[in-house]
Amino acid sequence: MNIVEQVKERIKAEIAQAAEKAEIVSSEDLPSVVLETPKDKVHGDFATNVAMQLAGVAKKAPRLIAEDITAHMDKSKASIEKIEIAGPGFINFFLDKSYLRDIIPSVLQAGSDYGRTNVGENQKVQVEFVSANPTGNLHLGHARGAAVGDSLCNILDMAGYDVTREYYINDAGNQITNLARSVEARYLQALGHDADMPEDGYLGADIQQFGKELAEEHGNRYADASEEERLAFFREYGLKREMEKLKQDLLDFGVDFDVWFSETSLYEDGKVEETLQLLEEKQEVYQDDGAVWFKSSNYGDDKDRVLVKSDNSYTYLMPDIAYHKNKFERGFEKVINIWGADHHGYIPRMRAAVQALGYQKDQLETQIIQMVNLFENGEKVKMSKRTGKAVTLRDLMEEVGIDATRYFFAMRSADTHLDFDLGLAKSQSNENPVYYVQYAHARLCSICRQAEEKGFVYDPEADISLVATEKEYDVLKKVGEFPETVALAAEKYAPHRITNYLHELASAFHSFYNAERVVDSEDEEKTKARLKLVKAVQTTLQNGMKLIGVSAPEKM
RNA sequence: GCCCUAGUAGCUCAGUGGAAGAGCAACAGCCUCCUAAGCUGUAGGUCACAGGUUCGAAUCCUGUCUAGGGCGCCA
Repeated sequence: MNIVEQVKERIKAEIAQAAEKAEIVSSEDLPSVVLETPKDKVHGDFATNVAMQLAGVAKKAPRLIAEDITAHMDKSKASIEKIEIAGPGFINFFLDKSYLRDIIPSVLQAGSDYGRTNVGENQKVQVEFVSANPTGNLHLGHARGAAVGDSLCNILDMAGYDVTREYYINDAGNQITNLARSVEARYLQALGHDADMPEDGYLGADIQQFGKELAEEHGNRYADASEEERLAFFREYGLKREMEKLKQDLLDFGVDFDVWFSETSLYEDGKVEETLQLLEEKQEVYQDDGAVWFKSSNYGDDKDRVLVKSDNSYTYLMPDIAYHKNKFERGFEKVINIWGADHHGYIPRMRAAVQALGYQKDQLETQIIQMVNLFENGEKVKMSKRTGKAVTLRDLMEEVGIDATRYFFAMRSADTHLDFDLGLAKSQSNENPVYYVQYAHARLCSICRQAEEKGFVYDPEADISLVATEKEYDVLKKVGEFPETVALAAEKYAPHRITNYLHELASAFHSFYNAERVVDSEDEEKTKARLKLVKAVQTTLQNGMKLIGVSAPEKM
């Protein structure tokens, strides 16, 4: 437990025993005391609403209850300096803030592990995200999914979960045949033949390029081959090239998957057949109209779903159920899917499938990444992956920058629609909030450089009791909130809580920086003490920025 | 038609039972001083609308309106 939590626990315990002593309620009737941090400093360091909660039980006005409680509290036990009763019955606590100094050594000792907790209890969690079809470039929506998914994984890891990042490769469906035919057409065109693109072909520039390269390398070799040989070749080639590109784009974006899981492998290993058999044994399916249906409506879905079509081929759902079964068989206790908004209607049937297989409903969590609308010059731009008219992840990295892009996507809660104005992102990149946070870090580094130049040597033994101003305490309090912020972000699957936090921490530091000097040749002891504070802030910022995949520059 | 998500400051968005917030834009100040990509202050809100539950609702419930998405033996 960190210092802030310890202090909060002490205050809570004091409140609980004061409520009992004042004979307001018996201990078993006492609701769990909530201690929150008021947004406004005039409401103290911590506040509780316990008096209002007790109003019903005690049949007394909240403010009177608050007075009773505070009269029976032993202030000396919990660093309390002053207590005020305010508003409808809030009890506000003003603390002797010197306890905050203890945060400094705890951060410095933990270093890159500061913020780590064990709320996840080492639970095995699998997060599947991006999983874009390998038929073209990753676009804006995938970029959002990648940024959110990767940040979430980092956060879960720091909160004590055992995380595996996984990408599901849809390499078995019609779209791959379509890809093969598209590559074929581009190849033939590059050779000067008269070849039409398939009706639902992929019109991206990447595939044109493949065609060109193939023509240069192989000439008419595949134009003359049998259709069967030709398609098999283009299928494999297209898939290989698309996957290479995809992996590289994601790696450059800072996203490194642990597992690349092939849909085809499910068929090859007989997993699809096996899963269907299991569902049959469990009597979760039935025959109708020549098709095999899954009784998903038994588990809350609107209607039943086809698994095997009347032409004997599988629907997309079938291998996907097999895939989820496989996930649990690999020992994951919790499976998190991060899907695009266009798949949200799919959630009830997948949840039904997981239950039909005999797993618990809450072992599957699906997070929806809402649509990203692209705006340029104030006008909405229609995007289509099929026609290749889309802003790609690569475009974003080159034009907007990796740090700004990742921060931008991480800072919004994933389940809200997002307007992305490309012109704004590019032209106003200096005003992007990411620079505010990065600038704070660069300033911290600058202070350290200045200190070194002036002959100060970092002293781990420096006396931090000299850290005692209001601004310093504000910064320290923020630093102290980091571990619980990470834990909360993990619990809520909410990476944007981290960017919010980083902005607040940077703000507290900028404010301190403008008010007071760190490096002061006139006061060696104070400088040394403040350098420890600086180091603690730097460590916290770095750890937080790492969570969302943003770099911490030493100079800007 | 049914389902999902959203509607909070001029704009982009946090907050999801407890005292209305941030960034940008606007306005007024702050660099002989560790990076002004910064700081300080001002202004800006019947939290879409109408009911309900509650001591207390932006937050929970019901209904309505608006925007986007989903409802296939496609993936």
